[in-house]
Amino acid sequence: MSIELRAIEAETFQNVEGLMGLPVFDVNMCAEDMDKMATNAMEASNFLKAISHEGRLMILCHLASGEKSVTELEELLSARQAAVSQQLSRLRLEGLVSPRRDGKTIYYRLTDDRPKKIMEVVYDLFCREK
Amino acid sequence: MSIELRAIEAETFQNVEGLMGLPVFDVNMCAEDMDKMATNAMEASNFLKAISHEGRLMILCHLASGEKSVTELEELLSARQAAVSQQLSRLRLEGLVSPRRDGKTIYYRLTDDRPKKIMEVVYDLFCREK
DNA sequence: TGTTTAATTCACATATTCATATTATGTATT
DNA sequence: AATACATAATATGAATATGTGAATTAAACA
Repeated sequence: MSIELRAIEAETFQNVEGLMGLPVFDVNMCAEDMDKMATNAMEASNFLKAISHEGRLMILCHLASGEKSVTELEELLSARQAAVSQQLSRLRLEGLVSPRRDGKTIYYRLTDDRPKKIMEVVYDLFCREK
Repeated sequence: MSIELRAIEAETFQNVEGLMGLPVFDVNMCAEDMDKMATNAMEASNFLKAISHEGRLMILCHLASGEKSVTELEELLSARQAAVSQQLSRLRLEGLVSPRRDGKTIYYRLTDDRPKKIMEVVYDLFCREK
């Protein structure tokens, strides 16, 4: 997309009705919605910080296709065990992943679909349209 | 949502067809898609780092409703001018916002709708369902 | 030209994040 | 119990990020 086209689009975007009922951030966003955003900005930015690490992003990405053990993740990421463990620890504290012990090994899975929702958009932005 | 319900949901999610044609991160995600993700993981994580700062997130949020001058943002965020300027600088380098000078004042706007796409989801996750 | 306003940049201090190494804990096997 | 193995927790230092105040650039105007 050319610079000019993007500029025109930015100047002229209208109140497109949000798909799936999502709010649309545009000229018609009300002060009330802005307040909600400000109130939750810290929580949201903590969440985004948690997933903005390349290693953690890839962990979430792999977990999206199902449970993985720490060792499996270690191989998938070509990373040291300690590093993977620490990254999982951060994700665990943030509530994004949940552990399940089965014998010696511990399996991790996504706690809910929040990471997936973000990653679908990230995938769309960075892996699809280029 | 209860812990139990989330656990069940995570265990049982199936190949839901992606809305809007977005890829779905699930058990059927292929190795090819995973490669794309790995290739672009650094770029994606840089983007996420850029928007994961509370101040920068709020700047993008305010710009979503239209152009704002640095001074206006300074007031909206209750932050010092130097701080806002540096946050804008980071967003500018990342290509997320674009400046336009009009006399003494400089107005910023979103370069494209990438930040909006992410923020719609973030809004949905942190401001709506609670 | 000198002054004022707006914005950026710089230098510094502080805080956060990260990788590595080390130690600890839990589980299975003998 | 003793051992081996997998994972977790902690401590340290290096690298990065952030806010602050001072200096700098840029435009408008008397």
